[in-house]
Amino acid sequence: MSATDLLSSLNEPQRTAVTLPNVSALVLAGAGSGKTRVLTTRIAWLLSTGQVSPQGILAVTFTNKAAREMQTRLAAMVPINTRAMWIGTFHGLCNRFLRLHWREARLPESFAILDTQEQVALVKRLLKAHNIDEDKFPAKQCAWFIASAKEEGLRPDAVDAFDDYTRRQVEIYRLYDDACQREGVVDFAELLLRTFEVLSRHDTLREHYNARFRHLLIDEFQDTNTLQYRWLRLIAGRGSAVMAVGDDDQSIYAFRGAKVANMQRFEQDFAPVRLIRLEQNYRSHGNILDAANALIRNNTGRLGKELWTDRGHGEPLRLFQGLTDGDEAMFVIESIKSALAEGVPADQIAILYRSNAQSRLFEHGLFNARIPYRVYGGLRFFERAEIKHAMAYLRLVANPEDDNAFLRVVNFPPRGIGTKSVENLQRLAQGQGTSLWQAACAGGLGGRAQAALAQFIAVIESLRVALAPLALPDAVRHLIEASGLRAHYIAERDGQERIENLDELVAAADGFLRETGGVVILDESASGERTTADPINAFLTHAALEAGDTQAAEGRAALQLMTVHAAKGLEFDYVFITGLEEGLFPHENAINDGDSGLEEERRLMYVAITRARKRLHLSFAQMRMLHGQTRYNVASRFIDEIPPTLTQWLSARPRGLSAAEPMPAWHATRRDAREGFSGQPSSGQSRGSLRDDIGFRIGQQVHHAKFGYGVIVSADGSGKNAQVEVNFAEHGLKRLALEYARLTAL
DNA sequence: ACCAGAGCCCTTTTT
DNA sequence: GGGCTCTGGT
Repeated sequence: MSATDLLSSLNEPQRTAVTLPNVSALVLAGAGSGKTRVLTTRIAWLLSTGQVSPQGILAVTFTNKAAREMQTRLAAMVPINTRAMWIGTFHGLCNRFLRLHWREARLPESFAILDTQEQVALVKRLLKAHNIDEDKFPAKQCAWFIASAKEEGLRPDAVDAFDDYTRRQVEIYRLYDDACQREGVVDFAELLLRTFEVLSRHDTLREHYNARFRHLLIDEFQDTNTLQYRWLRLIAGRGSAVMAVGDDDQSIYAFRGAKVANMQRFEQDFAPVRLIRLEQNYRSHGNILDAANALIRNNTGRLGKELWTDRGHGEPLRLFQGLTDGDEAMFVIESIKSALAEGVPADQIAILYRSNAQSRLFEHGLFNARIPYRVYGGLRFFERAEIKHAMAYLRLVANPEDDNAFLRVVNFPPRGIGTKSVENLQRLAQGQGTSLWQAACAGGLGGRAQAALAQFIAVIESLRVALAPLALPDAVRHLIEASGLRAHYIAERDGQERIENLDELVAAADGFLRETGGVVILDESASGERTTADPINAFLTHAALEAGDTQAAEGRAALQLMTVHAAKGLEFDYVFITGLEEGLFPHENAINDGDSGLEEERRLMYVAITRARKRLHLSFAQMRMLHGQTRYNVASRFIDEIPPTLTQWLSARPRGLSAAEPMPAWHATRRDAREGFSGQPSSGQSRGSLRDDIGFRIGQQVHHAKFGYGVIVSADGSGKNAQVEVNFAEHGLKRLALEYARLTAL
């Protein structure tokens, strides 16, 4: 594609961004405004106009998916091998750096990467070994503490510890770091921190990369954490141009350390910075964008941005209030049925929710309606136990010092090395300051246990010999047999699925081999000289860094179910945002976090709304079973924040919502109202009869001449004896006889 | 070594 | 309510 062709289909601000001279820029890219297009076209433009060579570009994303997409699109625009380019995730690129500079990083050449599970397992082991009370210091929390510290760029000595508890956690952090160093393993945050440290300590290395990367491009900049930002500052040279692309309104990862403030800091630290706004949206109808704009205006401290489209208003947003979560699910599924009947493709419909637990009801309903669906979230391929076992064998072959891998398979499949033997071995290794493998080889246990250990050692040794000449997929296939994994799962009653997964692992190895052509390029010089990685190591890295999809894609088009977080970056014709209730969305924990928590929830809602192209449904239920308890909820404030002119109620419009009249008092104090409902209702057993008898239901909003507005929370008796309990906003809980109370249903 | 039942957690998540 | 992990019994 010629340089002018590249620009032909861009709008004005997009073109400005793409053709910017050698200066740093902050691109505020609204949802659906074509930011990936700008990023890739920018790179293609720089290359095809000869402003930079492929070696001079560094492009960073957060997910492998985004990195892959960028590479694919770029490859379609310019005739170069994008595989050798430094395009990847923060972690992927740091891994690359450390594989190239393992000596400077003081790592073994074939260091292994710990995923989160393994990190927790390692902490747990250390807690046990040092007799630290696991009730007081849960491994998970310690691992989180360590990861957070690293993401702030802090080693144990640099962490401020003003109390005993924190000091103890820092101690654990230190033990953890030592163990990782001893075993030659690196966790996710360590990839970044270690790279950062190597770059800051080795001036020549830093200057080399500073001079090399003329153009740095960062995607989803609002999601960068402190360490990532500092890393960026370090790797960008004085003469380098940094293009940061992001959307402060779509920052939804503060909970894992993302700092939106990096966007403001960027303007100072990389000054002079060109600021470019991409506000034209190519995705959604006008009403949907207007709703999103109106909602997000309630947030403070925004950089400011207003989405617009030239595609017309489209239809109003559809609102639905259900009595129960079941009713809400029924509404969603009925709407989906008619959409499917109209010919909307199933994979163009998405059900979004705030938390994973909400998927159950929808799954149930979809299953009964025989609508194929796909749920995102849950265990991913490389996180499955059987896959981890197989990979642990592979890791031990590559690096026997890897205690994590050793412990995972030393007695799996069982070979008579019980908990006691392992404990003894661990004590021995700790005493001698060696790895478990070394301790086992030294033969310190003696007796029956040592004989079993010797057998295990022999398995690994013979694997090392056997795998050496084999191509990767054959190596994996051989290992599954020779380790006894397959035999073990064949003997197990429910082992069939696990065997299928192990076969799938062979397929994954095969796919990996074909994708890379057997050569994993770590770096390529301008003259075409390549540094490559060992295939087995590369596959292990691939497994750790690209854990694979949550689920293998189903063959046919399926309805999409996911959390709002998981939906970020995706788009669908029809979107259902469900569970829009105070306490659920916005989540009560976020509400308790104060304004910043609430504003992040609002951005989450903003992300959810902007996923929809054509039709958007917002729904909630008055009554919902959550954590085994019935809760009474009121509509989310986010529904109020959408102008009524953009919406249409498909159910009865709840009192006080989206109405021209002033909001009734009970609605204004919804939080108190909800708290008042936390008592158990006497049950739902009379719900059916109640409804049939008089048209009142549990959860029904009612008006009483004297007590004002309230909600029915329980009922008993029937006919003349029917009594209801009503929680009134201003007068609290009252028990009323239906015959006399003259309640008005709203 | 293995299973069943108790106990525990429960917002969002990529690498 | 449900799914996972740990424990204690056989």
